[in-house]
Amino acid sequence: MRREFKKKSKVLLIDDNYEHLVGIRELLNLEGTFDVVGIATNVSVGLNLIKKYQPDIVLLDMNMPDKDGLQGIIEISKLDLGTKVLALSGYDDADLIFRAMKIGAKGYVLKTMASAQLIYAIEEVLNGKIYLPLALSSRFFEYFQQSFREENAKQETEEENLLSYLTQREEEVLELLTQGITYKGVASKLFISETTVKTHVNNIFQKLQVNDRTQAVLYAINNGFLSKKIKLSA
Amino acid sequence: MRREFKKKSKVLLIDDNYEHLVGIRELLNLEGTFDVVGIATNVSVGLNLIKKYQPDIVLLDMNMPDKDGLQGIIEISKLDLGTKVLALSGYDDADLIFRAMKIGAKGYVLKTMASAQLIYAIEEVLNGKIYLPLALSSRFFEYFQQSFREENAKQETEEENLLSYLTQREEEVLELLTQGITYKGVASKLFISETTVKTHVNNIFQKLQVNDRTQAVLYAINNGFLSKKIKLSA
DNA sequence: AAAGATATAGACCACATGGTCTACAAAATA
DNA sequence: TATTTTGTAGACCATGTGGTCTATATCTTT
Repeated sequence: MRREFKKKSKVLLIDDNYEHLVGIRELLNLEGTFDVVGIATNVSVGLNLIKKYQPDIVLLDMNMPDKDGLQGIIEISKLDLGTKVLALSGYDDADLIFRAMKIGAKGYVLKTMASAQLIYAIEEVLNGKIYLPLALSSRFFEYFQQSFREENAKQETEEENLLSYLTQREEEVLELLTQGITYKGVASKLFISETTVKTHVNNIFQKLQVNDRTQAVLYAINNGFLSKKIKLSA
Repeated sequence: MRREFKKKSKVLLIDDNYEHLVGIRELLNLEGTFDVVGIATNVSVGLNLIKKYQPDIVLLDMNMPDKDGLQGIIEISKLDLGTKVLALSGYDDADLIFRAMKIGAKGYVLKTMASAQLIYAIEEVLNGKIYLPLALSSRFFEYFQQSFREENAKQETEEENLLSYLTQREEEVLELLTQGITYKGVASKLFISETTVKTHVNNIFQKLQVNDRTQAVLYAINNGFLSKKIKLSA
């Protein structure tokens, strides 16, 4: 794509392994389309270099001693310079990949991967895309689905325990309670008397085995009472 | 991998477009390693066929009129037969991809993709992997990161608005309130008089601009009062 | 030293909330 | 048809909750 006419992209490297650091710099220099504007063996120094040189992309090692890589991503994004972060790691740890992507890494590449793949990843990220190699995205999704499975399993068991005993009307009342509405308010919203509301509320307490509205609301929230509706959209 | 000695994998197709349905069946039959045990043009019929033939994998169209694809995935997994679901769709809608993967689809393939890619996706899923083409995983991650960015932005602004005005002691009191503890209980936990608790609570109400404990608790929960601690781990 | 913020706490009052008991009509179920 | 469940509602009472005002001791900040 006529890259010869384009300005070289500024790259910054952060890795506590100096050998590796120099190796990548050589690789990128040989490639010719990148300008390695700085290298650092820890996050603190790296942050200063980023402020100074404003690179387009930072290759950030995830497995470093003191300030770890995740914290690094957060601090880089806090600088608010639009710097893209490509995470580098020696391990395909699902949790680490998940958390890195969650806090905004534009990609995640293993150090063991072929250099061509690294170059490709950098280019994709520079073009505004998010790049996660198939092997890693696969890991990511296993972890991702696992976390939801657990969440659902938990909710389903507890849901069947207590919330499912509520009648429709009681659910309506509880829903209004979870909005912080007073008995009088509930009564007028449902066109019933305040006494009736109290009766329902008392029955709800019995069924949920709680003593007051606050506990009932907390129970409802913690056991997916509301999330039924929001669940799929978020 | 010596597939000629292996039993053919049982595949079931669900798509409201009959032409497409037959097309895929032909494709898979030609391939020779698959056994298309059934086809259906809607989810209800599909579910019955799944119960009867117990396929290894179901190719499920996401864009169907009545019961939509997402609901289909949920119901298939409820059968608890270990059936894998590969989602098919005409559009690379980020929200749909996200939701499908969230509820447990093992993959998502566009109808416009080359048939070789479909075959590959099926094989990967049959081998227990999750397969999302690069183009779609890219879409997924944009959406994924976007949702967290919004969540963080929302929390940070509102947090600074009201919750940050609370003093330390007030935060302690509020935290106990979010556990559904009564004033008397809070008093004894903090070794102060009930009156003092009331004073704190009243100040909290003022600062959070709410009228009662339930609303205060709801405000606290919705504005990341508790999530500060759990944030990065989940 | 003075001013402000914070944590403490009492008094008084109005009203909301929760507990218990009874009662009745409609609907669902046995 | 008889029984149970559900939704409705009244009465009565105890206690929890919230509003307002005042007051004091610390601790910070100016």
